[in-house]
Amino acid sequence: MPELPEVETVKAALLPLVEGRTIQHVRQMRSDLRWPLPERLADRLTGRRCGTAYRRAKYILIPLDGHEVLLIHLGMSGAIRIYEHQPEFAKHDHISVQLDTGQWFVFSDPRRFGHVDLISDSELETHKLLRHLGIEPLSNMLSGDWLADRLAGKTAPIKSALMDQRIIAGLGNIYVCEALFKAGISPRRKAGSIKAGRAEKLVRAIRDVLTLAIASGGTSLRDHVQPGGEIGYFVQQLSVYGRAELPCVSCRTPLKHITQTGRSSFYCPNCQR
DNA sequence: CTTTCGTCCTGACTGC
DNA sequence: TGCAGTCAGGACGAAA
Repeated sequence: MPELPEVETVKAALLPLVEGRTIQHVRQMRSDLRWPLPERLADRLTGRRCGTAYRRAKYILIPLDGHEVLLIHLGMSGAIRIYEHQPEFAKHDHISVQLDTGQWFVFSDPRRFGHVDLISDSELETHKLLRHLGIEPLSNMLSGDWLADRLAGKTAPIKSALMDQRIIAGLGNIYVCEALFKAGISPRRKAGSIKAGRAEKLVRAIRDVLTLAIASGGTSLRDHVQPGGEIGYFVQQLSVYGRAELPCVSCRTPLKHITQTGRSSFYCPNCQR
């Protein structure tokens, strides 16, 4: 589920829930997710007042009083659900948080590739999960020239370069495939061969795909703020992802599926060069 | 330095 | 119906 648009959607749902609220109760069901959870996490969260939640790359960050920040990464299978009252415990629920409104949010993650951490403000720049992150794709920093510059000399395929969170932070497998399709660029092309013109087109495609995905996530969010409902999922008209052998939406050529650096890539061999 | 590969987990699905 | 094998939207850290 969680690439940038999905994380953004989850953050958007969490923000009004937690902003200005005090954490009243925390249930922690295990001591580790991907990595060991912070010592005494539940104790340390209880009684803390939440600030304005925000997103960085695929991380959700909730500032707390006392100069600390709650960091949440959903991994591959993580989800956050919101409840009006204390929910029944469900399998794979790992951390449940009750606010002073009586509402709850629950972090659930079957594969446990996700992570939750409590860090100090001063660690925002230096934390091992945050310090190497590249730029936000929806920020003004991303431009065709900037991207072409960062890709210059790279022999890795453009698909892999766009998956690299140290360059652009927040893209994942689906949206990289979709953006490359929209830009007419083959995932197999060497990253270093993307010069100004193509880079400009690619940047526009990345922005368009993400913006559209966030918008549709936002639209469907309404149905999912109901108690017990799940928030944050992707509703996206996918052009290529998961569509191997199906005809290209543009030229009807059968789409191809290949593996690059261990991940699936889908593309149109005719439209993408 | 860059790039690939193994790894952490569970669950859904496919094919025999 | 059961069971083995494969694959999954992530990303670190070791190795080449």
